[in-house]
Amino acid sequence: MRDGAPVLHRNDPAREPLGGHVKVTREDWLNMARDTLVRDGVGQIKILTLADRMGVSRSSFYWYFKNRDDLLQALLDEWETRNTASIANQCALPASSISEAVLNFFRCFLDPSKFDSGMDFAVREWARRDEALRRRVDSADNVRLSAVTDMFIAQGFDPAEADARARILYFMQLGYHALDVREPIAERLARVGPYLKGFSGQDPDAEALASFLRDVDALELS
Amino acid sequence: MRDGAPVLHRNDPAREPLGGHVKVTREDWLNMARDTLVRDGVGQIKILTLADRMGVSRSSFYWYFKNRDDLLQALLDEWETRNTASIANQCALPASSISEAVLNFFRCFLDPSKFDSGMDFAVREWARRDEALRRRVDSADNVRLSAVTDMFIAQGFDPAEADARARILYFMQLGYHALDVREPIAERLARVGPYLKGFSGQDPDAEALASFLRDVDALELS
DNA sequence: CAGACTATAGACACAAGTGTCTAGACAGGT
DNA sequence: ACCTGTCTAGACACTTGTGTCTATAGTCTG
Repeated sequence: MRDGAPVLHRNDPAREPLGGHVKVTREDWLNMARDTLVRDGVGQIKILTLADRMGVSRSSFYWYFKNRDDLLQALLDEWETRNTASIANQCALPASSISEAVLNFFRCFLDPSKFDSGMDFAVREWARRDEALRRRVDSADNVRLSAVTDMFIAQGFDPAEADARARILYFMQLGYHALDVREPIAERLARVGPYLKGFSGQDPDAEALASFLRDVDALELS
Repeated sequence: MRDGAPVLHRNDPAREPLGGHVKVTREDWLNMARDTLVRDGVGQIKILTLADRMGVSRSSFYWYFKNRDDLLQALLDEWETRNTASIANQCALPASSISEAVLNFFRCFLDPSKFDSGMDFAVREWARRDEALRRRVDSADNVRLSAVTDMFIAQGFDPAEADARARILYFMQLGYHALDVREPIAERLARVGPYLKGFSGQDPDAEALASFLRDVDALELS
């Protein structure tokens, strides 16, 4: 999705063509704004700039949105109903070993359609300057941590250990994205085994690991 | 330090009084800017705003700095020579167990004079939009990760395991700060034992843990 | 084909920010 | 007492952004 310019409604031939006098849709404004949010932060979401990039006048914006804040709220609502659900789903998948469970968790972060880390961190950055949003982010984190903790408990860990291991796993994973770590794929994959041992305290389940690596290969090809 | 308004030169009685016609110093501008950077991000460092907050005219700024960018570079130079060194130092301290070593690492993040996490993340956020800065941040991370890896190696871990455990520890710790996790002190301290086990794969060294908790208590009182 | 309705353009007023230039206030040395 | 160098204030020109208002171009409907 975010591999270049954001997709405008009028640029997508799969969509019904824009009828009448219409140049852009409300969705186009949202796409453009989301893109800017991730790349440059909330502060850089300027109606003027978005309009220029779409080749349309600023006035058009005020047809679809009440004002700038109205647009920002729309972006947040979208975020809130997305990333968290994916993590909870992946953690709830059946798994025959803790390795397989942790790898299911990892799969979230491999697939941009499941978890959009750019968006997640853009929202967190925004939340640093907005106390109300901050509370929404906190509650999302709590939901996610509970899901990960339950995943460890389902694999037979006692609650106190599950709690600590869930936090290590979740914070490490998000720390990784927060720092925007860029390492070669091969290097990264070589670490999966040792990570599994670190996270679970047990030797990795070779079969689950092999299956995971196959999935990664498949994703690389696409 | 950053527990309220930043200290202006003229507000600090320990400093020699400002002679002549002088109202603020270059250092005052830097303090005010650093404070804004941490609280609101680079984008919010406005000469106009800083001047207003100090009760001085904008023109004064151009006496001390060539332009806005000159100020920003000064802030970065300061950051670069600070946070990283502390982590390296703490990791190099002698330790009689892996627990003690990991706890030494933790001590960095307890003491704002050793590691200023607000500044660290403000700089990272900035780096997301500045490729040159991004490279400076990456190399800082590499230096820090090496220090943590060496710490595990010094405690007898083999290099591959040390590498994975160092990354889990470092990314988890920074993820924790990146997410700006706020949990009650008691709750947090109760997790130190389980964390130690998770990070090291060994039961925690009770004596080292007790000593760590005493240090925390002492810090709380001050 | 005359409205009506929708979406856009362009002009206006306003606010907040940068950087430059000129004048002047203040202490210190001579 | 008078320059001199240092720092600050205020005015000016420019840029970029918001939000509002009016006009108008295009479609669709009766």
